[in-house]
Amino acid sequence: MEALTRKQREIQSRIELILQVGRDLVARHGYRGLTMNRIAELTEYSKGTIYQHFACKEEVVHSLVSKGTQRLIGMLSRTRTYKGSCRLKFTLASEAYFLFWKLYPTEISMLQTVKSSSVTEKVSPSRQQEFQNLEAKLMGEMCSTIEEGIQAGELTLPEGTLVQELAFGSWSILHGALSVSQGVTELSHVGIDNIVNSVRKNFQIYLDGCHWQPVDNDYSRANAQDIARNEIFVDEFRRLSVDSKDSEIEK
Amino acid sequence: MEALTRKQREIQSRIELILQVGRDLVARHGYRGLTMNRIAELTEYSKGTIYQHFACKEEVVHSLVSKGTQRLIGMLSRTRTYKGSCRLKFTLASEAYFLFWKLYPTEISMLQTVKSSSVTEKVSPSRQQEFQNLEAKLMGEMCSTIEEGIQAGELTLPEGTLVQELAFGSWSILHGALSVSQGVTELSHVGIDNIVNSVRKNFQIYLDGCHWQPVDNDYSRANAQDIARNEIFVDEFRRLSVDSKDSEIEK
DNA sequence: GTAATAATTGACCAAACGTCAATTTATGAC
DNA sequence: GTCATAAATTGACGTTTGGTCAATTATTAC
Repeated sequence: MEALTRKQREIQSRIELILQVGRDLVARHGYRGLTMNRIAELTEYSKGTIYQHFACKEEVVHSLVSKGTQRLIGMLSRTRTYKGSCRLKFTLASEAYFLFWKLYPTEISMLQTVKSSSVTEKVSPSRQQEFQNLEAKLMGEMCSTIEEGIQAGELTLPEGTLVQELAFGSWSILHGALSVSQGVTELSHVGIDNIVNSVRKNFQIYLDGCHWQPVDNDYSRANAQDIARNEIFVDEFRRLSVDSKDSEIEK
Repeated sequence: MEALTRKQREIQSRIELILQVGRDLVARHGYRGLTMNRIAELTEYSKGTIYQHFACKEEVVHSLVSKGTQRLIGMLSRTRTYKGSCRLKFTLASEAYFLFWKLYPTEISMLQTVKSSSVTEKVSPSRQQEFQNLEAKLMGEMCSTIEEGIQAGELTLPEGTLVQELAFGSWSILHGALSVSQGVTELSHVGIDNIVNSVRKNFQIYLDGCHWQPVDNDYSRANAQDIARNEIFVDEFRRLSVDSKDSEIEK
């Protein structure tokens, strides 16, 4: 592998710029506010040049979602090195999800969008493949912790069940909330005020159903939140409080 | 309430026709194949008339998804009258989901679409409210069976947890698969061949985690499938096998 | 039968998509 | 440095779809 030429680096940073601008547009004006024309204007490149890199706006959001997923995977993998029971580690992984959800609502909303056929019908198969690989990697992170838990004797795999299936179950519970709430709105219409807390409980119920030791209690859940906040995701939590201060100032 | 005039009935059946044609278009040509122009052509009404009933194509899919959800609710409620343990009833509800999924893949894919911001940003609040009410009703069906189970002493609500939250957990597991698979494609990239069976297992794991008696085993799961097939959803299963025969003939 | 009201139509404009011939810029051989 | 070749960039242009509305047609009430 040679080092990148100046030109190649230029192109790379231009792609970053396009994505940056695209993300901004979605965050400010919603998905419908994202158009190739506007990206061209704001990046100060011509439409043709934008199309050189992305065949359509769907490819732009898709790319943004991939980036977001990579970041989530990074957060997840940081939970794996924590010293403690594997169940605690896995619970920390769920906390990573909740944090990501709060920190990147735009990404969450784009994730929904990317899964809809209006997007999948347009994005190139290779890009979709790339995203599927990321999802597989994410699932792989979860599988690793589950397997470690099995090794440690904290749980046993039910007869005829794969590790992947347990990861999939956990994943489903974590994503259910996103699906119902579209990342922003309330769940009040089904009688639930605090979504994250509900998901937290449901996640533990599922682990209990796996007979994953030690079983859940209020303390262990609060403990996991503390560890996430004070040890693993210190920076992220700082950003979170800074952001909410910002939005207070805006008002 | 007066009976409907001829005109009103005419309008009603026209709306049905529009939805019918819209559904067909999505089923045949995907979401991108659905345009107001084409609906106008195929229904043999002018564009203006179509716009009289639906402000945009997003409203059309939204309406279709509402109809689908109503049908699903109908299927769910039919499981409630079955004589047997409440856990079995609830399991039958999950079977209703699986069946719906197989019978109406188009609706499932549209459900994903409707949840994406490309749609939510355009559909009128009142229509969205209507759909939220349906989701609440669906959740209500699940809540009823859970409550019945609690009454019957099959499970107890964990301290500080609402019935709605358990319904939400179950719902999440059932919808997780839809979210990852977009209703059509395979889950093989995460190492799972038979999605429905995985969800089936995960659903039972969750119920086990609720300590819902009697606990799961292979027999009870197979039993629930039999009951669904041979007693509750006889007609639906017939349609299912007819459909698959059709598609064999096509090939 | 007629006046008032409602429904229907399709021509029309705007917005965004996506293309491509022409032009500019970069590369490399000498 | 120069020139030929290749690559990148541009924005005008054609197309599609969305959405509107004045004019026309049908319906209703009296």
